[in-house]
Amino acid sequence: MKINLTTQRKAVYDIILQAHDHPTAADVIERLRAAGHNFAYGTVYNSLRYLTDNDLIRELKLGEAASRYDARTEDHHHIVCIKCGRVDEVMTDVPQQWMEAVAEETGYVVHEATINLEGVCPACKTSKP
Amino acid sequence: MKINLTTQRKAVYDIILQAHDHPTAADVIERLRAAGHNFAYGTVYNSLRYLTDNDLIRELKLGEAASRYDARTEDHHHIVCIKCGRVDEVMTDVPQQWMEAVAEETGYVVHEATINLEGVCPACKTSKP
DNA sequence: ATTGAATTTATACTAAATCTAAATTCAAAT
DNA sequence: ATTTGAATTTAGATTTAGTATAAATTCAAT
Ligand SMILES: [Mn+2]
Ligand SMILES: [Mn+2]
Ligand SMILES: [Zn+2]
Ligand SMILES: [Zn+2]
Repeated sequence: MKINLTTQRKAVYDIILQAHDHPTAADVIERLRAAGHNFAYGTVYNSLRYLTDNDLIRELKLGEAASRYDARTEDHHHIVCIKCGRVDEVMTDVPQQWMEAVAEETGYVVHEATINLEGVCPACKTSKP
Repeated sequence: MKINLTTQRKAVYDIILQAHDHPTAADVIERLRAAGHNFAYGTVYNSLRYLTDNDLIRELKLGEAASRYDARTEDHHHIVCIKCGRVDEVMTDVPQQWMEAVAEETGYVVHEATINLEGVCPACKTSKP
């Protein structure tokens, strides 16, 4: 079906497109308010789901309480700073050979691998305790 | 501090030790009931947290709603069958070289990588649609 | 036996997200 | 232009997973 970008969906999409910090639904609502929009709570969730289902954005589950959203739909992974909570992109892809080893080990047909890393970001490395 | 395995904590631990399916807290409560125990809801959660904090078990966040628990504390990963929901172990470790490439790319000090795979398990591969 | 810290219990509460039913929007058909 | 109906939005209730609280209890050390 053709994609129907209503005012609300477009506004939500724009927030995600402009963000570079993988915002949560709560972040999105906050930024919509700041931009003068005041959509119903559920509409924002519906929009995020709609955009996700239509592959315009991606939903990230990084093991935190709330999902985050990402306008980059290419295959990539994420690393979270354990000091400041910052989330960065990991474009380096896992070796195909490793995926094959997993298929071999488990007997599964492997569809995809979601990789969430943890570490200390450059800024936090050089900051006082 | 010395580990204090109360009756409740021991019973919860035993359930996890005997399970090979990475049960959720709800699964644990169900199995405790079946074993004749009827602990307070919160006690099971407290016990799971206590056991996790003391490295007797591991908490898994596989991107599903509820956490799962695992008696295998060695470093390993998981693969979920998209047909039946089964969760299996992935012992094949990701190449150290890849971790180094990620550190290089992101500038992070990388502490750990959590890898959740998805695919179709051997049983579901050969079953009717 | 007495004390007190740790634990368990029952219950209330929270956070994230979904569901529901009424109100609205909006394009197509008359 | 008006009617129709499907899609969408809205406000609010509901669900799920888990945490917080405060009273009751357990239990080891005095
Ligand atoms: Mn990203
Ligand atoms: Mn495991
Ligand atoms: Zn940081
Ligand atoms: Zn399966």
